[in-house]
Order: sequence, then structure tokens, then C-alpha cells
Amino acid sequence: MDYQKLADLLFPDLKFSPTDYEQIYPQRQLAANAKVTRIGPSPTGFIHLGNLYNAIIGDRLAHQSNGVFFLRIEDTDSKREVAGAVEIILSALGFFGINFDEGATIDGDNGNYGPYRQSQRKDIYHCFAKQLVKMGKAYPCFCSEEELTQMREEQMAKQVNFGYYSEWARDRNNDYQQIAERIAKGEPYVLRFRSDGNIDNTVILADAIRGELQLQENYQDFVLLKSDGIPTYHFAHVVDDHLMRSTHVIRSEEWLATAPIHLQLFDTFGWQRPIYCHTAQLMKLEDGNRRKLSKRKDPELALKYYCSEGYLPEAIWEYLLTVLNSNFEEWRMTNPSDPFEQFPFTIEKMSNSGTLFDLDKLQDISKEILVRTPAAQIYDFLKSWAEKYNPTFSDIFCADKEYSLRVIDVNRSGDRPRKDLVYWKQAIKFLSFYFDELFTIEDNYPENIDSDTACEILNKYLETLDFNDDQEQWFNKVREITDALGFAVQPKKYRKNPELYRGSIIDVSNTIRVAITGRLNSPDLWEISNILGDKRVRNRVQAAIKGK
RNA sequence: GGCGCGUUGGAGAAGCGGCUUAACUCACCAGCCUUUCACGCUGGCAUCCAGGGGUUCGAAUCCCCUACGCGUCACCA
Repeated sequence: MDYQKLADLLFPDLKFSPTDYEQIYPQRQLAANAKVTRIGPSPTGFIHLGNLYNAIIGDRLAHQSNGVFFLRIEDTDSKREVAGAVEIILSALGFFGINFDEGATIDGDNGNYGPYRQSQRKDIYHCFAKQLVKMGKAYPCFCSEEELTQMREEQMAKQVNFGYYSEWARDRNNDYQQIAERIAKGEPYVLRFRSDGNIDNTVILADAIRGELQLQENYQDFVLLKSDGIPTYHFAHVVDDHLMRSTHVIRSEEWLATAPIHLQLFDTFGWQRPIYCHTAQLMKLEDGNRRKLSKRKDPELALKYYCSEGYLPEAIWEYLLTVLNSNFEEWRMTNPSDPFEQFPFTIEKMSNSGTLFDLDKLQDISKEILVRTPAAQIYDFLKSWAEKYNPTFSDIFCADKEYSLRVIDVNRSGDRPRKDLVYWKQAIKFLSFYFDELFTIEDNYPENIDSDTACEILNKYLETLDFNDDQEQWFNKVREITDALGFAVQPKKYRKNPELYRGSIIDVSNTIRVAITGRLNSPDLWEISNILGDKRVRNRVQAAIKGK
């Protein structure tokens, strides 16, 4: 078989040769330890936590080493492509502070190693496919989908390994004449790799996260180019990461099984293999079993979930960093105010077993971040979040900025600040009682306080209420009311002899609390009252008395 | 079914043959503080590292087998 002739038949007019491309995309001039990383999402319109997870690794590795981090759009499957998906990718990752040094942008490309959309790299793939044909390492296959399914069924029946290989590779040894005729007739075909791998051989993959792995050598004649001439992931990955000069390929562990294909391709071309980093998957516990986070069942997989719930991007980053490098938490404790970018991220510290996604932990981290965020900044964040997700709240919240700033800062100063705010959706619920438009009575009075007793307490309270008092004076008055009405000023005494009292000061102050905040639980009442102001407090207490 | 990866408390994990009586964080529980809730503090939470065999004076750490979980076996990525 004259492979050159076949190559020319399959790819008659190509502008550039492999050598040309090597020159167009030269080795990068970077320091020896600089890492070149990338993410390659496919534009399905769904961008998820796993994408961010790998993006963070790529970002840290590249940017900590003065390397390059780029975005490549892997749009080789037109069936799954969604209009506007690139914008979705860019804006979602942008929201989380992922920045690319080069790659696809909304209106084109940025960088010298493009195009960064695989759909625009057809000529490049064809050039290298042609090279493989010339080497006798690739051939056209005319099998139809029906024929392949039939083959699979036969393999199942015979209990042999599935796939297109050795004696099952029907079109592997077609002669030139046959091929030329079928092509002339316009028969569709795919281009397959002619593998000389052996099922009994193993290949070594030196994975940066997992160490040395022994994998089965690839023996399948896998597809390089689909019948529309577009490459499969395998071929595109190898060509792109070679020409784009990636040093580290960070991808999820589901790629481990097909890694031998990639190794084989790199070796066939005589190219240097990149360093593979196969990351663990994010899992979820269900019925006692771990399973991969799923797009359909788990809303928390989608990045937009965190946007709409109103998590701070920083919180997601820090959570993911604790998952990725467990020493991050220790670092955070010793460097409480440093930006997380200063944390020395390492591949060596990464775990290789599937990680359960832990919302509790995320919320704890979020709380800690918010407690050290100044009120003015919280105001800005909350404002812009609410404008998009809750315009009603936004209008109310922004009507009086000074007021809202004071609201945010209630009991947040000092050695033991409250950590009430977790994420914006939760925050607006928590803060709602400060605003008359949103104020409602959510809780009942304490159990042993009936509405008559409540009125008694509240009337007395109104009589003595004086906003010139300080906290001490104010609470002394509450104590007086408590005593006068036959409640125990000291809760302990009530607990000891409940029959001697109508209740304790807890019941009295909680009655007032419900009237003013609508809730049984709240931050410090006097502090809240001072923010609400004389008029608002009196109105609420009076309303409570009337409403009984 | 083949091939591969993984398995330390409820969760994330540290651990790399003797410093481990298995760190730290979250969750949970109890107590303290306290006018509620939070915050904070104190203590509890794996007699044991999936199970079973080895190697060794000594194993969570090395080797083998078994179990379980996960991934993958497309003209999807």
C-alpha cells in the first residue's frame, strides 16, 4: 500500500505541513519551571463545579509559576452545542475570578496559539491526520453505525472484548483501489488510528497527582476524525496540547481509562507527553453510597446555583482550596487576612479519592469571610446581587444607605463578632425585620405568655421606654417590669421554683423581642432598637398590643 | 463482562515503618458564658485506619488476596 498516495487522496489540498505548524506555534519562551495549563470546556451551556475545580488548579499552577493559563473551547460535538454557551462559560468563570492569559474571548481570540475553538482548527487536525496516514498509522473506515452495533452484539454473544481491533477491524486492510472507489461514490467514512498495541501490555503513566499508574495499552483502532472531518476529543487533545505547548493537562479522572490512547498518539508523533494530572471527582452521598454529582439531580453542581444563592466567589474559592489542598486551612489560620492567592498551592498535596461536596463546610467558610468583610463592601455586594435576584429587596435596602450600613454592622465589632450572614439569599431573610416593608411577626410569644400577659408587658414597656437611656439603664427598666409583673428577674430562680413566678425575665424580654423583631431570636434588642429608632419601635409595640 | 482507579470517625483530611494514646477543620453532643439566638470557651465524638493473610523486633504506613465503591469500554466530551 502506498500510504503517501492514500494520504493525498484523503487530504488533497492542505496549505501547511506539520513542520509549518511547528514553526507557527513555537516553543514558549518561559522560565524552566513555568507551567502552561488550560481548561477545555465544551459549550453545552452547562458550566459546573467540576469545571471551576479544574480551573482553579490550572489557574494556581500557571500563575504561581509565571506560566500561562488559557481557555480552549472544545466544540467538536455540534449536536451538544448551545448558542451563547461561550458567553456563559466566560461570564460564569469570570464571576468566580478565573482569568485567562490567552484563549477564546466573546468576540474572538486572544493569544498566539489560536484559534482557541476546536471547530476552527480543522486544517490543523487534517494536516496531522494526513501525517498519520502517510506513516501508515491511520486509515479510512466505512462501517456504518448499524454495522458497528451489529458487531458489538456479536462480540457480546461471543464474550470477547468490545470494540474495533485486530480481526474485528474490518476496513483495516482495504486496498487503495477499494478505498478510492468508495470515496468516489461519496460513501461516508471516519478516519481510524491503526493501533499496534497489545491487549496484554501495560503502559506506565506518571500522573502528577496519583503517581505511577499501570494501564492497559491501547489496542483499539479508535476514531481520529469523525465522518464530518471533525476530530474526536482524543485526537484534538493531543494535537492541541502539543501545538499550544501545554505542560500540564489537568482533567477529571474519568479520562484515566482513555489516557493510553493519548499516550499512544503522543508517542506515534514523537512528541513530548504533557504531565497529566487526573483529579478526583466531586461526589455526593445518596442512600449510603457515593456517586458523581449529577447535572440533572443536583442543582448545587451548576455554578449558577452559587450565583443565585448569593455566595461570595471568594467563599467558593476557599472551600475548593480546602478540598484541593488540605493544608490550606492551616495556612488560613496562620494568615487570616492574606488574600488566598498567596497560598502556595501544590499538586503533591492533592488527594486522589473522590470528595464529598460539603455544603456545611462551605457555609462555615462563607461566614468567616463575611465577618471580616467591611460593611460598606457587604452593602455593595448585597446591592448588586439583589438588583439581579431580588429587585424588591434591592429597592428597600438601598433607599437609605446609612441605615442599611448600620443594620449590617449590628454586633459585628469587638472580639466576639456575630456571624449572622452566610450568603445573600439567607442574609436578606435575616435582615428583613429591619425594614417596615418586610417586617412580619414570624414567631409566637413564649409559650407561657398569653396575649393578655403580652399586652401587660408591652404596655409597661412603652411607659418606661426612653431612648435617652443607655443599655444599662434600659435593661434595668426591663428588670423592674419583670419584677413588678411577678416574673423572676433571675432565670435560675425561676428554674428552681417555677411555682413562685409567672415566668422569668426571658419570657418578658422575648415578648418584647417578638413585638419589635417578629422573632424569638435576634441580635441584641437595645442595639436593634436604636437602629430602628424611637418611632418605629413604638409603632411596632403599639401594633402588637392592638393586634393582641 | 474486560480494564483501571479508589477505600483513615458523620464530612474534608493529616499521616510516607518506631515521635500516634491516629493532628487539624466542619458537623454533631454535653457543659460554661448569657435576657433569646448567635459569638466565644471547655470537654466528648475512630481502642483504631474496608476485611483477611503475610514481611518485620515493630505496619494505617510495605506485599498478596477478598469485599465494596467509583470510572470507563461512542463517529460525547
